Amino acid sequence: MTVRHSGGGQPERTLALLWRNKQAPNTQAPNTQAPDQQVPDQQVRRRTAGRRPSLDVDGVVRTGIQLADERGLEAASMGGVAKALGVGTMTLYTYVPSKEELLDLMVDEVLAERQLPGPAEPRPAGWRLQVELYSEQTRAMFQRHPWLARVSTVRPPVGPGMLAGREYLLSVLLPLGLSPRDTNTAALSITMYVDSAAGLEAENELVERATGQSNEAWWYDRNDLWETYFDVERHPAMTAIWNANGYQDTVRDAATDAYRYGLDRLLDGIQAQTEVAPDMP
Amino acid sequence: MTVRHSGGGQPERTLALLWRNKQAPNTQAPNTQAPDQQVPDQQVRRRTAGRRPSLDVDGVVRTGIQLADERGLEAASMGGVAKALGVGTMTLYTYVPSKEELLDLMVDEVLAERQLPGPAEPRPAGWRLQVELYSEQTRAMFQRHPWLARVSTVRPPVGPGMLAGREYLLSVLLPLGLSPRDTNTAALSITMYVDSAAGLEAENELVERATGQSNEAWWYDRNDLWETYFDVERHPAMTAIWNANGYQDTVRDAATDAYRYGLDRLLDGIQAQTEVAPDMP
DNA sequence: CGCATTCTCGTATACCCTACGGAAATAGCC
DNA sequence: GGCTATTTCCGTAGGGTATACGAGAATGCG
Repeated sequence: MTVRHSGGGQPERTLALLWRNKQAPNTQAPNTQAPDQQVPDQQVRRRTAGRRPSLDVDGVVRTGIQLADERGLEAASMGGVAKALGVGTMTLYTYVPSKEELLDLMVDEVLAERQLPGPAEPRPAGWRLQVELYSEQTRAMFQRHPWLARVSTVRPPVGPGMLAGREYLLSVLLPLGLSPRDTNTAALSITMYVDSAAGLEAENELVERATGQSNEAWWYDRNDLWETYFDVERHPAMTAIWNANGYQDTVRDAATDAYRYGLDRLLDGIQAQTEVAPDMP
Repeated sequence: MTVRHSGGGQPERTLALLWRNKQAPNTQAPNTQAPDQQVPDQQVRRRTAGRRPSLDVDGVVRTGIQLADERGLEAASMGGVAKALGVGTMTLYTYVPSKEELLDLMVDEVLAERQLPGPAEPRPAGWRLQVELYSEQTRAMFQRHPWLARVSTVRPPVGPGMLAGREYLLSVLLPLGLSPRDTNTAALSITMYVDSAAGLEAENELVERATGQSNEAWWYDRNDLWETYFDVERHPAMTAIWNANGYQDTVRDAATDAYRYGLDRLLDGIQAQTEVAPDMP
């Protein structure tokens, strides 16, 4: 499932774009006297001479997201975004180094949409509910932007959105008293589970939308499988579950159930590693 | 990231291809007298008149897999496979209805490579070891064929390989005594976890291969993140883990640890739902 | 006004999949 | 030995993708 990867091109430029309007204080504090020279060539461009830009990065990124939301990731091609903005394709390259970077920007933007409390902000009581919050926000994000499921998560955009998610989850698990190493590992396994389960749900949506065919209709079309090819002798467990009515009615129900069940069991397992009661911080 | 999906085209033809040489007995048994008429037009083609084929489906599928293994999924294009076989691109369409179907065939072929014991065959003692076997076989499969990580798993190819995997996992969980519904749900959550964790490892490999850059080098290139953009105040938990040396040395180590840790915790959680001891069948 | 600077974008290249339709090869029959 | 039905082979053409290159247009300052 998936697409190209964060450019080896110019990491500094990519970082500057990802953090474009949310500079950390430590860069601003040291030399507020000379604001022009601080990030010399990429962040705050000298507005002296030259043709005025007709777009800005935020607009390009938002258009990409909107197009992908409405008509799929393929619609968010360079040509597609340019047409939606009423400019020539090559004009986009003034604002964004390449397709890859645009995608990174789109991803970090929607990652940042999740409403996760920061360090000193109020949050639900109990670490499990706090993980649930992460899970729900992430699921909602995937539902709003199902194309995310098609974007690889290794080498993610290292922007504010991704960092906020990682920070939140670590801050939730830190009080559990696991070793630092285990805390990090547990956080990774939760992210992995939540992201891929939510991604699967999104992908279902995506495929139904793209093919115009419900999952149920798809299975119905494959009825021959059971009538012609399926061998009961070779598949006794499947047959037993089938006969005991163990299969959900719809693929979506099955996926949702598996999501909740698996997350609950994963958290059960993590909890058993700690001495903390489930409703303690 | 990911790719297209199982064709709404002709499900019967796709099924016949997926099951091409492993027909279930119930189709053969009823009318062995008239072997020609049995699957009239697709499976065993009448070899009467007409030009002799220069290829066969297995060869096409194996070439696709080999190309994808060696040079990435993009190399397994219709043109690429045809060139590797020394025929014109359009010739492939005699053997395979479309790119989608070829991919389905490739996927089911490698799914079937996993060595998972069938119904009456010997297997490890204890359900956790049996799940481990599934996990290890699946991981090895992803390592042999990292391109799998780029193929969507919703609407999978309903061939012998996929069914064998589902059957095995269900047969492992069935003796735990969960409700049929929960047994199925637990199996789905395990598949989901294992597939996506193994997929992530594979994708790491894939990206390192495609970019020629190790993950460590990639992070090194982004050192500016920490020096220029990262705000310690906003990210106390990350900072704490960092200071406590909680981050693994390499991205790969972190992924592998998270894989094992998460799977163990998930199985802990499932086990707690049952009354069966871990080393009982 | 001149001119450095910056943004705009047409063209060209090199891929991808596949609909179409004609050419080539084969088996059986007369 | 041809004739014909059948099957395989595959060139071409059309519609998509990203982006390197370089010419042209707009702007602000001296």
